[in-house]
Amino acid sequence: MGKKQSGISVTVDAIVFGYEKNEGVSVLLIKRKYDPFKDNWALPGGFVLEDESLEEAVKRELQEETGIKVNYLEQLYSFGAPNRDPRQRIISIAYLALVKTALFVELKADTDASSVQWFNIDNLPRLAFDHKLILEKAVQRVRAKVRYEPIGFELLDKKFSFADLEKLYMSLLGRDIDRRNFRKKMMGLEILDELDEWAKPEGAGRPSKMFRFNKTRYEQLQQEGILFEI
Amino acid sequence: MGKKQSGISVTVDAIVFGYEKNEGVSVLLIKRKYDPFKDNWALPGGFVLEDESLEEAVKRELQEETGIKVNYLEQLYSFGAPNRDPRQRIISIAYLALVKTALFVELKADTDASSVQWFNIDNLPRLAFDHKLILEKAVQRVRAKVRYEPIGFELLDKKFSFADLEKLYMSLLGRDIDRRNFRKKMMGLEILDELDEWAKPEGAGRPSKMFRFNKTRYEQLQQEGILFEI
DNA sequence: TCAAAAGTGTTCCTCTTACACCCATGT
DNA sequence: ACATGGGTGTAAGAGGAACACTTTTGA
Repeated sequence: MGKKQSGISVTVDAIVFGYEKNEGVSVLLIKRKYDPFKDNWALPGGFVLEDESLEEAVKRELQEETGIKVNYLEQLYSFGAPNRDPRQRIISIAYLALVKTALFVELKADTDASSVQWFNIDNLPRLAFDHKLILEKAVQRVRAKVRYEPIGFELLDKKFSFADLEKLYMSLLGRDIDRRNFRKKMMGLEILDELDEWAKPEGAGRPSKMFRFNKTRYEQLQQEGILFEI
Repeated sequence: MGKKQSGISVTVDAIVFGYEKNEGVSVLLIKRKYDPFKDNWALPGGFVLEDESLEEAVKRELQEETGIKVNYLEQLYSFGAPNRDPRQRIISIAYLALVKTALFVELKADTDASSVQWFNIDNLPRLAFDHKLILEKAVQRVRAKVRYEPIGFELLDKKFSFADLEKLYMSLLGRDIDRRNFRKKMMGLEILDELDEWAKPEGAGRPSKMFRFNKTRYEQLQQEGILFEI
């Protein structure tokens, strides 16, 4: 059976999402240094080493190619169509990652990447391989999941205003949200700590109170069978 | 990079669920003919060939090992912990399959399997490798998904009574369902065709009307943004 | 004092839940 | 006639959606 599949290799790819108030949701892409698809944009990723787990492989590749460290990582889907890579049979396990304060992360290009850049998910370049398909699946997943799991907080700073949270949800869900209803629902979940701190005013307007996501509390509630849902 | 991961192989595993009125939900397992885990029960599956897609690999292995053909197949998750197989690094992509009328499928053992058998998911044997973990994930997925996608019908005969459907849902969700509310909700979705046919009576009791799942109608409604939810 | 953004309550309506009796058949 | 399972309606409560004014600050 070694013979039957000697040519199959395994890679991991990462779809890293970030969020900025005035930018919306962006994804991290690298420009390929080598053929195939030289100079095209692609998802960061690479071969899995023999003694590392899949998650370790994703983190290592992200570190090598972009210098980024993520705190939320979730397996998305595996892609294995026979001709998805023109060189050889490659099966890729895609991971979805979320990072805080996207645009302030220091990006470094390296190894297989000649540059690294954030792209707004509504304004993507042409992508190498089947990465468009993978990215679409990732966007779907985030949009669906943000409604029933508190992953939105992984995209915001530790401290955030209610307006920030609301804008993030509007950006992800692609529709307007009623401020009052949203606040009611979110506060009703009792997973936000209200801080004794106000946002620094930018221009006019009443300063907003800052909040923090209470993960411990969320896990408690989850165990009691109380559902997060927006 | 060929060197780095020359030892990694790719397999697919299938979690095949079936349902019988008096049995509940069962999963299809095979008894391993060879070491490691000789004579232990395991999920059917095997190596992916170089020129077949992952789905094709699952279908082929199921055919070879159990003689079964499935009509619903969905990728579940990929398992790749470095030591999940004692022989070598193996990454396995698990697929969830549903079949109709579980106990009437003719099972044949073959290739790597000395026997094939259905096991009720509440009464499982010890499993080889990390297959217990995989199976748990599959059960989770089915239980969650049955609530927001009409996959339950894949486990029933084409024609079924409302009582059958209700029992299936109770079995999957693990709790009682109010007959009247359930019927109201399900009928409200307008995805069931009421047939001019009654179940053959078994013993006493009023015969039940038969229904059929209207997949076309479901897909229409889905496109109109109408959600299935139980 | 005006413009800009934050904060707050109430009403209506829909959907969910709880609940009990009649109907058709076999024995 | 009775036992067994199938089929149906209603009322109360909870949760979601729609909606507008007041407060605090900077300019």
